[in-house]
Amino acid sequence: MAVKESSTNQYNKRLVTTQCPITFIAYKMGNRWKPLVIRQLFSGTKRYGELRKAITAVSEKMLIQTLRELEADGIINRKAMPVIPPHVEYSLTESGKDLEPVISEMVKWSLKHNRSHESTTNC
Amino acid sequence: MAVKESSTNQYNKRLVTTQCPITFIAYKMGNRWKPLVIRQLFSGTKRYGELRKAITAVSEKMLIQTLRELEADGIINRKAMPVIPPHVEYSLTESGKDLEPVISEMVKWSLKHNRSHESTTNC
DNA sequence: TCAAGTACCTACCAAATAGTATGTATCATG
DNA sequence: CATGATACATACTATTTGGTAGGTACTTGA
Repeated sequence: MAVKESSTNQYNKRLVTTQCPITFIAYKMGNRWKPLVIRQLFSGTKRYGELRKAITAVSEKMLIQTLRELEADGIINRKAMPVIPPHVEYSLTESGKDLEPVISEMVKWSLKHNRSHESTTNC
Repeated sequence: MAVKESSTNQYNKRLVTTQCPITFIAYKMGNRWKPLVIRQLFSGTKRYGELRKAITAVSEKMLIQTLRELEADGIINRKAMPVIPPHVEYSLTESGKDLEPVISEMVKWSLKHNRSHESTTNC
């Protein structure tokens, strides 16, 4: 929050994400918690609380932040049921589902090049 | 540089990279300049100076840092010829070349989901 | 002796990202 | 009236990442 649009940092970020398709997608799904959330949603719609429980190490602030960014980027849908207590469901959009082949190749590479992942295919 | 190993930040970083294959590879090739460098090397061995000229926006510090990290991760090879003036060649390792299908899928996704990349397939 | 070419390195500062702690809203239930 | 459940929000701090500016080494050639 509170990004300084005029910084060289932001300028370069815009440059690489607009000119390089690899960097473009990398910035959309490649930070700390996004892959974990996406992975969870591949197995279907999940409630906020379910995501929290599934991804034990994430803090509420980071989870919400991650969800907001994924939503803004059109990768996930947020569906709030106006009931008490609140009920919110997250699911992948078409763009999100389209990540499947990308992720599949990423997992393949990791399994091939890192032994510790041989046993744990899930996040 | 000067990472604080005991921080929650580092702990979580280790956690996600060791437990999630997506995050594992994302951290290896998904920061600002790595994709640009990798892309350059897909078209063959390049000298340090050539990379600098090809990736105009990168500073020498960031380019070197990026190259060092890619080398440490076994994605690129560094071959120094002990001549004056110095001559150093960078090329992809087998692991690096194995990134090709991953990157291919990433580019596909980006082209599908972002119009501005339709014209510029290169970085 | 001074500049040029090549591939770096280092100190320092700016900016962004991640984490901690605490607070909010609403209604049902005891 | 206090507590619990659910899904957040906000302020603040810690940590990391990125950028700027300048310097190094070695040899050739003017």
